[in-house]
Amino acid sequence: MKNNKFTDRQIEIMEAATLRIDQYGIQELTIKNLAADLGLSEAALYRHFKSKNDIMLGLLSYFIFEMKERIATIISKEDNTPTEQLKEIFASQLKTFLKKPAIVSVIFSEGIFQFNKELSEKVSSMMELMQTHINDIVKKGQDEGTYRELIGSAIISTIIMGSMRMTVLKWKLSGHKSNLIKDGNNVLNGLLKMIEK
Amino acid sequence: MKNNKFTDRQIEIMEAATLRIDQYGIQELTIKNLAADLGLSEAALYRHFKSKNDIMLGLLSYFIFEMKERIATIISKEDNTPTEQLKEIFASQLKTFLKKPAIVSVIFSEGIFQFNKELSEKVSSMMELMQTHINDIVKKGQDEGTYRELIGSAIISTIIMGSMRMTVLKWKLSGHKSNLIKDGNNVLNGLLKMIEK
DNA sequence: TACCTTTGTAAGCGAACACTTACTTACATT
DNA sequence: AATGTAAGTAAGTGTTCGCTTACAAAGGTA
Repeated sequence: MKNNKFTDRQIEIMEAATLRIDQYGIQELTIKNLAADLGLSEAALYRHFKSKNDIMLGLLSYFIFEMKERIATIISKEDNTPTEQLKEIFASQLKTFLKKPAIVSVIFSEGIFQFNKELSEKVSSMMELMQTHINDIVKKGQDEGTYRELIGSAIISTIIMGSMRMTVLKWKLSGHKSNLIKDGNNVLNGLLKMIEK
Repeated sequence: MKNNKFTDRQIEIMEAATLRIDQYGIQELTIKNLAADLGLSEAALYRHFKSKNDIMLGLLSYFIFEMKERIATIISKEDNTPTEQLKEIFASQLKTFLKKPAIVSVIFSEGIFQFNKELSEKVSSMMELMQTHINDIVKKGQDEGTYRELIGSAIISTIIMGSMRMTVLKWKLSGHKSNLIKDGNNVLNGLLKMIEK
């Protein structure tokens, strides 16, 4: 299961970064802090990553790699209904967020990364990938006659993505106090009721 | 129309800050840059605001003040249908974003502000205010029998807010190239088709 | 033993940051 | 004319940032 693009030490560093972002926010992710968390010198980090930016890129790559695998597995089960697939995708996403809340901080930081091409493109492409999958599933549901066709699948996907994102944002703003899984299910079920015939 | 909580010079400074955020992103808003934009010394800015944070708080206050006025006007037209009210609220919001895109940068930066209590609470409370209004309108629509009742108004408001937010985010990520008003209308109309009986 | 690679460190680099101090100028009030 | 205040400036302050340099220790390989 290990993504062997990274050494053990690199993964240690990325996980410490993840933890720090989660606990103190992205602005507290400095080389000094990170080194202290790991009990290493600052210079030691530069043995494993060539820049701070590389650490964050690594983080994102790592998560995107995992996400692609998870989604691909779900999509490949072709005998599942669109509704089942949507439910599985979101359950899987939410569970991941719950396990690694730091990822949410990173994903919700497009605003910070807008000046950093590599990072912002990585976040954007991840969002696009997700939306493409959802769009395909919705379209399939419409073609099969399960979902209503009075609204285009692109708009429906935007609505689905936005709703789930808002649910995650609320969870984040609540300091992870709200029940992400329950709220996410409620919203998705609401959406499904709306689009099912 | 002037919000007399602020002096002329303060408004000049806040507008220069808005312009800078809009053009180069929030990370390029430094006292040095801002002073240069205005043709002033850095120290001069501190004659008008006690800190950089205060400048951003001012920005937000100014926008929230305007927003509350706009929304209140729309809400007060009680003979309008819920659908008309929702359409008006969003048209008004999107038009404001279009005119002052910097506000979007600020609102989408909760991630950066999570460590800054004053700023993050201001953004959060603005979101909550918006959602409360939408919830009231949806509930009214349900009570009147215009909207379906198979989903609670709270969940519907989350879906509406999230969908519009996603539309704005896409506009931002496109570099303000996409048609915000058109896309926003499409999404809202889609949502309305879904919830109307 | 001699050498190389890996992985670490202490010390410090230049740049950027928000902010301050001591002083000046313009102008309205008395 | 004397005085007080608002609004400006040049030249810093201390701190933090990401990152580099020069060197050391450990372990494998010839």
